[in-house]
Amino acid sequence: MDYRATLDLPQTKFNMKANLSQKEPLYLKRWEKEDLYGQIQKSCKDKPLYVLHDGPPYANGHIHLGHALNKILKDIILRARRMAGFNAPYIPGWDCHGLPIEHNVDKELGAKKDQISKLSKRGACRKYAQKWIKAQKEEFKRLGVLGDWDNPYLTMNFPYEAAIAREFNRFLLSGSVIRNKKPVYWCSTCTTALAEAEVEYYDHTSPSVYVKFPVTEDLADIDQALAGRQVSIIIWTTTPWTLPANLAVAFHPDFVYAAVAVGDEVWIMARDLAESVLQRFSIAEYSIIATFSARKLENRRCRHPFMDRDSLMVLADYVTIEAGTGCVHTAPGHGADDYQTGLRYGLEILSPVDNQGIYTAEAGPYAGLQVPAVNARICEDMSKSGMLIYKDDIRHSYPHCWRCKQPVMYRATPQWFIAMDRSGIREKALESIKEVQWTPSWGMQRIFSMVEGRPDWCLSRQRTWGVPITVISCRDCGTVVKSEALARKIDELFLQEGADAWFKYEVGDFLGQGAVCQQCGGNEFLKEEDILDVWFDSGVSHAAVCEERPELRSPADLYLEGSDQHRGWFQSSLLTSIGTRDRAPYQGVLTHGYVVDGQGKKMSKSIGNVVAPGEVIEKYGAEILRLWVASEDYRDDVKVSDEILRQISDAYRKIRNTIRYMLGNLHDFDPGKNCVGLQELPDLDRWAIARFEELKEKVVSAYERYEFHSIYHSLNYFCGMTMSAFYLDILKDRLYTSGTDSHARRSAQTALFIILDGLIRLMAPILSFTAAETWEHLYGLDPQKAPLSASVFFAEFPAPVAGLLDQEGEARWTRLIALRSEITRALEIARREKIIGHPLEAEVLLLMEGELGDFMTREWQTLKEISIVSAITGVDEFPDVGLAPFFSEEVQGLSIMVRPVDGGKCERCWTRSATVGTNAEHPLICERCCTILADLGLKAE
RNA sequence: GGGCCUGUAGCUCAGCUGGUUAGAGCGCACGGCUGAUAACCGUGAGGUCGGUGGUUCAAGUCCACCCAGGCCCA
Repeated sequence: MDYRATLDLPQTKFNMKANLSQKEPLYLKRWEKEDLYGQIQKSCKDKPLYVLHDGPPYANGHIHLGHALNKILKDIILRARRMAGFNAPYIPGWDCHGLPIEHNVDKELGAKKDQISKLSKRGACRKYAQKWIKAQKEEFKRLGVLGDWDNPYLTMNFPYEAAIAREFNRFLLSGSVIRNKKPVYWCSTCTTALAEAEVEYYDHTSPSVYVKFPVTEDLADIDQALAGRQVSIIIWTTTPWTLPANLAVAFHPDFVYAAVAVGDEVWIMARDLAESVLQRFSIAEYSIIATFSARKLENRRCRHPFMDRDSLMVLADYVTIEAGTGCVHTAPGHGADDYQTGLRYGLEILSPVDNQGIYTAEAGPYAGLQVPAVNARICEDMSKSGMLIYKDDIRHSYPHCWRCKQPVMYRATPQWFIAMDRSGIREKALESIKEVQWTPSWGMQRIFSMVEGRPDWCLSRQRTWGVPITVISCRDCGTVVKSEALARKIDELFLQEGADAWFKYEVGDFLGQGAVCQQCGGNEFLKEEDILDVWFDSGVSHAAVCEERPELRSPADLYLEGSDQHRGWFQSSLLTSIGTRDRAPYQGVLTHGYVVDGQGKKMSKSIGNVVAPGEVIEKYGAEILRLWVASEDYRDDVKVSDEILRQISDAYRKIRNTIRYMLGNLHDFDPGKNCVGLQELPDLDRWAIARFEELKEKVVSAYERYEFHSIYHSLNYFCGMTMSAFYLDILKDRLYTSGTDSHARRSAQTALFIILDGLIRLMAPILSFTAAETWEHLYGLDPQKAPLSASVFFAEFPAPVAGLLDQEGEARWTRLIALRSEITRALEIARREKIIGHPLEAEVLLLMEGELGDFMTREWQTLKEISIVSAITGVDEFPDVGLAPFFSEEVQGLSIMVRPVDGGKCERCWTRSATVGTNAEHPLICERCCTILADLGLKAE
């Protein structure tokens, strides 16, 4: 007789090989076609709302792994929230305006870029952004990220552009928008401002000059040696043309400065530079008559070498000892550092140069001269007046215009700012930061100190592709028109035609006929030409999206981006919300680290360590990428390498095989008919369900705390250890041999069913594709025809079940498992010695002392079952059969001897038993199997 | 150069307020099974906890400095 046919072996069509890269697209296609996202949202519209507001990626280029990490994290959180009973919509967005796009469009346009109109350029930029949104959308969808992809928010959509202008106008009307000068890179050849990204550095020869700034007051209080001396500060500069704009001299707060006597003069410079500087001047005769800290100089005054005014002595920590004299010429209108220093000391932002590089009247004697050609003239004059000590040439790296390749300058021009302290924005922002839940917690400190120390927010950009700064001012007196009516008009036009309207229409179209200036009565007005910083665009998404979309709300529950956004979007969102609504736009902020390579180095094209998401998906599947995201502790930087991905892939296979095996053993199980009540389950099965309960609790709470890597580990351990290596291995005998409809088998299946059903739900937020596939197999759903509403995505996390195993039961199992692990150790030794092969060939003799013996008297049967051996026998002493016993170190008073068991191998259940051969009808099988066959009504043929 | 953060076995992670021989899974090595089979089971070997110095009876855990790496500034 073929006894194999009387067994219930696992059967399943669930493939061992996942074939993810081929199968994922099929699932995605159906989910999209039947609008899985829409269906889910419909089904949960009455549940409590959870809003994760998407930070918009920039619509330029293909997505990289950083994007994938970010979107997958969001997707995992949202899916987990849905399964925890929430309505969790996802509206993805894109950041569309800005320089990089304009830049690339300029490149594509080539020479044409200067001929076309502003509106055509904007049209081309819009098209360019659209192209990349389309590409990125497909790439995001491929990751399995579920959301309203057909209705994303774009910062260039008309309603969004209108919202940007609306929010700007709120700031304007509230009085926190101010106009100030700030230095920017300026090309006087092209007469245009340049962004950082538009300057290129080349070597350039500049004059290198050392200039005296005479000190008029007596410095005797610093050092008596200076009493009555004629003292000068010696500065060094390579841009003499900025001297007319000099307003200060900066010293390093921590350097020691020296007063050097040269002839009858005293020169001040950094002590450590004095020797080399004087050597350069070819001055051999000098003596240091005093040294002192720069702090003693702060806020004193010296005389400008040729302008009729004083310069302030200030401290600045960017002053270097690498070059110059340690005394830095400071012109707040002509340098980034100088500007910051100027702000700190309340200096004027003086920049007496017009847009063609010609000195204005403010430059005094030099008005009308061209910069930087004027350098020679200035040096000549200073030489005559004795203020120039030394002049030389220097070759150094200097910024040049990317278009005309000419050297550029820093020039202060009027810009629009949001004032941080006028209406208490900074203060209120700092207060609200403390109310937000920051994950990890150090995020609070980080953004707090950034907001605390940041300057006013410069909103203006001298570019084309963006939302205009909607300011109209009087041509005659410059007064800014601030009116609700104007704001409404702008809103109206922008809603209909987008921000292009600003460039399309005349001032009169916005102001209406006959408008006059409230200040001077003038009737001619100017439209601002600059556009807004793109951080303002995305910063108002809480207003443009969360408040506008009916399915969302503001403040959002969570913002989730990389840690660079503490300076970026988290801050711009916070400031725009505080400025107009007096509260933060989010209740929680979660940050993740950056994706780095296997060594922890950042990815860069030049190093060649970049891993593209597409390659990973192609090779392993999006599911592996998702599992990778879950496996890493994203609060730190996230490493990726082939080794790591291989590891994730191995872990996936283990999980998949475990699931597959469970499915295989449930092929004939109908939960409606075959379930065994929890109270009737054998102890082992209750133990297994208790372990699953433990997992459930851990996983559900880890989702709540956004600690996905611990879910990954828990899932691995549960599938690999608890299930595969222990429970499932033990269950084989019961599942295969006890008879299809036996209580023993149905019990095991009940446990398997409960566990598998729950396991699929727990892993679904991460392993979405596999969860969907498994669910179909478990419930016999046709992958193409069964309604999506029956899919795992409409299920929730399994509810907690209590009372499976009391404390005593848990303790009992802990002990049994410890004993089993000692037995397997002994079996392994026996296997090495070729005494046995498979554990079922073994009889295990246990010698136990004291209470342990009593425990065994009660539990030997369970121990035999879980050890998967043919016999366990308690003995008082080991028989003398030439075998060495194993003395346990882990379990006190236990020693174990393993010997081949007596009796033949049952052809059916493979257990060795003395009863094999005793039944005449079935001479090849054991008594237990004979009984089962009889129960099944099977007769030997 | 400054601010914030990170550094535990080959890999991914645990190690709470300092306290016995630093844990897990995977990988690896070796062995078994052939009724989860391009599966499954078992055993084992892997760490001077980035480095140095300090506090302490006692430090992976506290302090200082240094090194490496990341983000944001300059």
